[in-house]
Amino acid sequence: MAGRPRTFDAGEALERAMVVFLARGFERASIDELSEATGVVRQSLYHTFGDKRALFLKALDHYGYTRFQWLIDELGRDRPVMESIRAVLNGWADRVSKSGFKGCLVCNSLIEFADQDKDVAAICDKHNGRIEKAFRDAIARGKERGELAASIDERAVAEFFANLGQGLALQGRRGIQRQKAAEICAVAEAVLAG
Amino acid sequence: MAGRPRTFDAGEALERAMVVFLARGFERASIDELSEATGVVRQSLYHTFGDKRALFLKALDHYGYTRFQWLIDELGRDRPVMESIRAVLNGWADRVSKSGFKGCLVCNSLIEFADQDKDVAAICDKHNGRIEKAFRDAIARGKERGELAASIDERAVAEFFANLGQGLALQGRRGIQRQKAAEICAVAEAVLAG
DNA sequence: CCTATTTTAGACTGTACAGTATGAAAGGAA
DNA sequence: TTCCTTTCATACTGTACAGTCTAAAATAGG
Repeated sequence: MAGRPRTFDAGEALERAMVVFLARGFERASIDELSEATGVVRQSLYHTFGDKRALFLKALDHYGYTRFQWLIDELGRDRPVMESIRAVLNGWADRVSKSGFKGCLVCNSLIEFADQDKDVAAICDKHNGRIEKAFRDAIARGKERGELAASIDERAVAEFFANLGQGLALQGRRGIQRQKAAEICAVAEAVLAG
Repeated sequence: MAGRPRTFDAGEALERAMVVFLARGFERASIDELSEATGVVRQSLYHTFGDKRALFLKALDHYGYTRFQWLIDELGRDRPVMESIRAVLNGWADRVSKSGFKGCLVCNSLIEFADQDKDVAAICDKHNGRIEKAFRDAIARGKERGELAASIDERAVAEFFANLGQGLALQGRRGIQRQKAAEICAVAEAVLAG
C-alpha cells in the first residue's frame, strides 16, 4: 500500500499558485501557467487540488490567512491603540506602493466574481470580517483604557478602516505612489483624533 | 454615394454594451452577449466600433463621463461645502447599496487590467483625476469662504474621499447594506469636522 | 428603375483552454 | 527482486470564443 512519494510540496505549490492568481486573476490564469509556476505537472495539480476552481478557493483562503496576519498581530499588540492603528496604516502605505504589488486577492476576487460564486463570496466575507473584528477589538480596548473617546462607534470605525484598506489595495493594483497612499492614511487617521 | 442607413443608434448601443461590461467584465463579456444586449449584429459591432477592446475603451470612457457627472455637479454647486460633501456621501451610500449595483467600471477595470493595458489605465486615471479635482476645488472654495480650517490640505483630503468612493464601489459589487455604507461615510465625514 | 453602398445574417477559421485518458517512470513494501 | 501504487509526461477531446468571409437584403441617389 505504498507508491511513489510526492515530489513536490503541496503548501509551496499552493503559495505559488496564489501568486499567479493574484497577478492574473482566476479567468486569465491558465492551468499551464499554474503548472509552470508551481513546478507541478497538470495531472498532479488536478489530483492534488481537484479542478481549477477548487485550487483557486484554497489559494484565496490561504491568501487571507497568510497576508492579513501581520495586521491582526499589530492590532492585537498591547500598546496604545493609536500606535497600533498607525502601524497598520504605515504597513498599508508601504505594501500597496511597493513595486510589484498586485492588489489584494480578496478585493480582486470580489470584483471578478461579485456575488456570483457563493464560495468565493463566503471566503472573502470571512477574511473581511477578521479584519473588521481586529480593528473593532483594538478600538474597544482603546475606549476601555480611556485612550479614545467613549462616543466612538467602534463598529463603524472598524468598517471605515477596512474600507480604507480596500480602496488602497484597489489603487495599489494600478500603481500608487508611497506619498499619496501615506497622505490618504494621514487624513483617515484624523477620524480618531476628535 | 448613399447606402442603407444604420438601423440602430450607436450611442444607445454603447450604453448597453457598457452595462454588459460592467456586469461581466471585459474578459467574460462575449461578442455574442454584447450583440444580443445591444441588438446590433456581430458584423455591425465590428464595423462601428472596431474590435472588442476598442468597444470596451469607448464604453469605459462613456461610463466615466456619464456616471460621475452627478458627483461633479453636486460638488460644483454654490452652497456650503459640507452640504456638497454630504450630498456626495449620501449619493454613494444610495448607489452602492442599491440592488443590482454592479460596481464602478473604472474600479473594476483597474482590477481586471491593473497596469497591463496603458489605454485602460489612462482612461481610469483621467476619470479618477476628474473626481479628485472636483473634491479639491470644492474644499479649496470652502477654505476661501472660511467654512473649513485653513490648515486642511485639500489635495490630501480629495485623494482620501476618492479612495473612500473606490472602497465603497468595491464593497458594493459584492453587495453592501445601505446602513453599513452610510456608517462608513459618516465616519469619513469627520475628517473635515476638526 | 437601376446602381452603388451599407447593413444584416449566418457560416467559417483558428486559437486557447479546461479537463481527461493512457502509458511510462519511480520508489516503497513484501 | 517483484509487485503495487502513485507521480510524471504527453496526447487527446470538446467547447468557447474573437475575428473574418460571403452573400443576401435594404435603401438613398441618379
